[in-house]
Amino acid sequence: MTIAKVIVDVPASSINQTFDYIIPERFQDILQPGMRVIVPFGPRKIMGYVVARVSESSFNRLKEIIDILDLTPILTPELLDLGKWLAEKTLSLYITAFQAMLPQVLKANYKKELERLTDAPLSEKLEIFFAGRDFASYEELENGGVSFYHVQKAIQAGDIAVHYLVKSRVTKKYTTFLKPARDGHLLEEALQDMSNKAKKQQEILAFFIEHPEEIELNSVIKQFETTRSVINALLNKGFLTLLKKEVYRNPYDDDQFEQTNPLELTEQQQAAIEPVKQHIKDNVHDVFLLHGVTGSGKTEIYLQAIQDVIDKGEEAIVLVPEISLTPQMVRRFKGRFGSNVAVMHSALSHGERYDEWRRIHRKEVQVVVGARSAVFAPFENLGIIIIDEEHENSYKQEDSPRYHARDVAIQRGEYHRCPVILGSATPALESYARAQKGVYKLSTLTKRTNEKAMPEVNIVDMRDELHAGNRSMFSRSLKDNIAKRISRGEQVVLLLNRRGYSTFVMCRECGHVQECPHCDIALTFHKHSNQLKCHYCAYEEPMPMDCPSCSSDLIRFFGTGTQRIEEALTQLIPEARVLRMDVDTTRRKGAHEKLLNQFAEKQADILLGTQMIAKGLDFENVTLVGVLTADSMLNLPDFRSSEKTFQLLTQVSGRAGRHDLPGEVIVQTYTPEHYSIELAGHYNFLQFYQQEMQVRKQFQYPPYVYLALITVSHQNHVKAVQSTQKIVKSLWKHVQQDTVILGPTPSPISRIKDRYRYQCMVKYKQEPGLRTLLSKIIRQFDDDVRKDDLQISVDMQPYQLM
DNA sequence: AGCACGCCGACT
DNA sequence: GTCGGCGTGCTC
Repeated sequence: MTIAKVIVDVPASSINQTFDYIIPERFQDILQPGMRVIVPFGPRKIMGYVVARVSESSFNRLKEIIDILDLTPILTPELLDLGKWLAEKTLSLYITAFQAMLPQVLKANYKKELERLTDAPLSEKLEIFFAGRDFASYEELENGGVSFYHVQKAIQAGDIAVHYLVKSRVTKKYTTFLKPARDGHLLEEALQDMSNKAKKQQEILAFFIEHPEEIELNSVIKQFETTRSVINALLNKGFLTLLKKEVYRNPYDDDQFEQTNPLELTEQQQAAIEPVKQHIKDNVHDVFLLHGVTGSGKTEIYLQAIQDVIDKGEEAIVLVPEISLTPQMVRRFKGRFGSNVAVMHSALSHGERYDEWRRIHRKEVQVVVGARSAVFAPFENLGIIIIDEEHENSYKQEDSPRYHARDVAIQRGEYHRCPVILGSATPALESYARAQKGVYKLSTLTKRTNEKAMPEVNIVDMRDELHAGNRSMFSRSLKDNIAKRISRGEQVVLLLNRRGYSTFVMCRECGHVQECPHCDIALTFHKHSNQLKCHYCAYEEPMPMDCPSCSSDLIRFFGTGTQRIEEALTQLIPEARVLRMDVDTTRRKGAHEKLLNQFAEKQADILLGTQMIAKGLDFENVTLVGVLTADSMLNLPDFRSSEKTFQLLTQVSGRAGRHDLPGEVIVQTYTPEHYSIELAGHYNFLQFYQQEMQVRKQFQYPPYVYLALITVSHQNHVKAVQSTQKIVKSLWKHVQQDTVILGPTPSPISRIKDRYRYQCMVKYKQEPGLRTLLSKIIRQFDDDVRKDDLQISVDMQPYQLM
């Protein structure tokens, strides 16, 4: 076993295979599959993942591994297999799959360096460039005015050499600790001899005689209300010493979470958890779909199931949509399991995320709560995987590898023979259909734990408002109700469903809409900077004073942003204190939590926000939830638009009246008769499911068929169409009779960053060879991809059809 | 992807 | 002869 099979860090389809390397003698005993290594690759050095050790290679001129980057494997055998599976399943590269399973900081950084090898004079420019140094970084060449040709010559002459460096991005955090420098009895003596004036020094020394262990310097200073000078005195006298120790960045102060105990389960909860507990006990895999209305106590079921897993000495993964959005969720898990929980989500810094990952890797925790990528947590004895709000779109990764966390979770659940729980008040249609077929086990929680009824939903037809002469964003009923609640000291949540809406700029005179010159999409108006920005590229321009097309000064922005609603709201109800929550106000780290805390402390009457306020928030004083534009999503070119509308409305309704005060929901819409709105108003999931399934059947959409979406882009319009056409034709030749291929059609956003985008959709029921076929077809475009900058992407489970 | 190598054409 | 711009093929 002296040869290693390595997946190298080169994201190109022609390199998507293992490369063999000799394991040098000095690494024989330490190198294991799953470790990162540095290997020579052509003239350079690059990082790679060892996937296996073998004793023979069909290749006869093997190079040696240069170095090992990890002390222990960072990918377990299971994760190595999972990466392979993932890449093949999603038609992505092995290296991309592996990188997606690990924290960012484990990716390699490449640098080039020039070394001067001779004392003999170099060319004039190179002398200036080196300026007496022996080493210089390669990037400096650009500004140094040295031509690459000169460098080349000098290299060939042996005067200078290029070094390829593989650098780690890992940064570790160190903290200074204090500890006694001598034995206890020596310190005792020193204490006796110490001047009586040095009170602080005495105190501290006495403390260390009692507690001879290492303590953080800062905490000593704080505890004794002293300064560094006192410590320095003790250091100089040689009684204490400093040492630097690596510490984890802990994004959460574990002491701040109040310990909670298991709650008594209701009969329904008991019935739901029983089979799960049995599966945990017997090591049996199954997928449980836990369909429970808001407030039915799904989280308590998760917590108690996890307790069983912990007691058994196994580990648990809990996925939540975007955890920064649900600090309350973190609190519940940390409250129950304390520091046995690692938290992984996008709001953490790279360093924090790496530290949390290492706590998992070193088995210092048994539970991880995190967003999508936490499904790859390097546990080796998984006892359960839970996906909360399983219908959420954020479980689907929208760039390569385009995977759905649900599929990965099930794959891992099968491997570990452990249950997977999918929980939701509004399950994805696909999931519910599988539960109906018996593929998943269905548990239903119909009752709320507090026995309270769901808040009443009133649907307001905004067309009536228009007829009555009310042209504002607020119906009379919503306005009156807000005022009423505020006067009673209660709070209101307002949701602006902005998807599909944006603040674009249009000329009232000629109808001209200002668009991005590089993308086929209207620019969005940003008030604070008075700029028009493109959401798909970096383009921005100042808001024009008059219409670029007809020079009229009647150019205005249209659409409704939260800022405008806020203004309208303060005009309408001047006494209302409004808290606005959107991408603009939550961009800063921790801003999200701060806003929610302000609202919880009743520093505001109204919380106004986009989708992000719909999830998992729980404020006892909120008695009214208003949805300003319920139907704004319905007209999007997306077969899931009804489902998404239903889910959003149901979810946001659950925010009202969760405690003692009865709640009410007001939904404003122009299409009150649409079944997704009407049925959400009655909390009737089952009927929605049945009705939507009929629609899906009629138009042949999932779950009746599977989809694959191929997107082709190129600077040249014709090239993009023709390439897509070729793909479509090749597909036709080989697919089953009942498979449908749509396209080429322009993507919903037909141009991004000056590239034209065309797509082709495959709808199929049974197509076992589709992945192989697709990769074969794409390989035929390898030349165009490399030389002509053609881009082809395949999504085997498209969620966003853009 | 990134790099070397080799061919070609322009410039002094 | 000197220098820079591509196109091509290879990477264990």
